[in-house]
Amino acid sequence: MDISPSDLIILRMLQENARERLETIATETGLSVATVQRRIRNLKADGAIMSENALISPKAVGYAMTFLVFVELEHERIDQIDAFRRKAKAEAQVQQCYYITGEADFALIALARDMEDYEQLTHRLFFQDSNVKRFRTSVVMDRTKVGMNVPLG
Amino acid sequence: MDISPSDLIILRMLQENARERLETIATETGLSVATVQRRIRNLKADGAIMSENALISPKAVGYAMTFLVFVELEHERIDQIDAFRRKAKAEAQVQQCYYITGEADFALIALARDMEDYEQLTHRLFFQDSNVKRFRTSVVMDRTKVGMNVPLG
DNA sequence: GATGAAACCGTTGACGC
DNA sequence: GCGTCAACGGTTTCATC
Repeated sequence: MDISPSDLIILRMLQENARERLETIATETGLSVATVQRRIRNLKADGAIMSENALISPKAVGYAMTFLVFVELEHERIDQIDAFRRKAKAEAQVQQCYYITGEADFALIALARDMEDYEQLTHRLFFQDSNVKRFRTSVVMDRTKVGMNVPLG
Repeated sequence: MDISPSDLIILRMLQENARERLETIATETGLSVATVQRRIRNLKADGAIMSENALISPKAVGYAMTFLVFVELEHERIDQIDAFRRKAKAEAQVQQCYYITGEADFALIALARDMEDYEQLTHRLFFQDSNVKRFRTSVVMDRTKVGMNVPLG
């Protein structure tokens, strides 16, 4: 998969705004509208553009709190790791799940309506799971930077 | 700002796919296409829909590595915290920045092309900054769950 | 395989109810 | 609040190079 300089411009513009007009992109890249469209189709087919999503404000729908949680498993065995991975993935309130090196095995970004809601989440994810040795919670006071943006050009 | 059950359906569908057809949403919600369109406009105006973005594969553009970094500042003073916040925000390779409670002050999700690239980032962000007392890096082995999805109904 | 033109489909905004 | 319609942008197809 090779990405040309004009592809980078296309990706940058669509990352910023998925509804960017093709004509604007064409002007910016010096390509024709038809070519821009084909490039976008190819970038999607190649998996460079994975999806196009609306970014929803958690607060607007009642998720006022964000947590960063570190999880240590009892045994670092593939089956245990996979089992926890699946569980975290299935939980809607777990926004992101990272399998990491270092003291902890996993880091999670989780959303909750309030503290009680978070406590219930910890019961589902950690207390009811004998694989989980311990977990530590950091409350997120401010999400200074959000999104999944990738540096492009 | 009140969110009706049909608004939740709209948000859920657009979060999944920003290009979901209005007609499909109308069928799913039992609303007319025109109403769906108005709801979406209102949800954007209210800030419930913050933006629509293409999700780019970091690997496709050469960012093969992800890091989770904890940063401790020398003094937990507002001006120092704000200064670091701004710096992290301005750095394209910092995908997310969280101001958190607990041992560390900040947690960052950062992208790098390779280890050398990451090392350079640490120089820009941490070593050149006398505000930064220390930082710890976890390498992300697997991004099990990505995105900024919010639980919706 | 890449390009441009044209027909088709979906979205947007204005108008009227 | 609701639907209708015209204008606009996006998508597909096709002819051409």
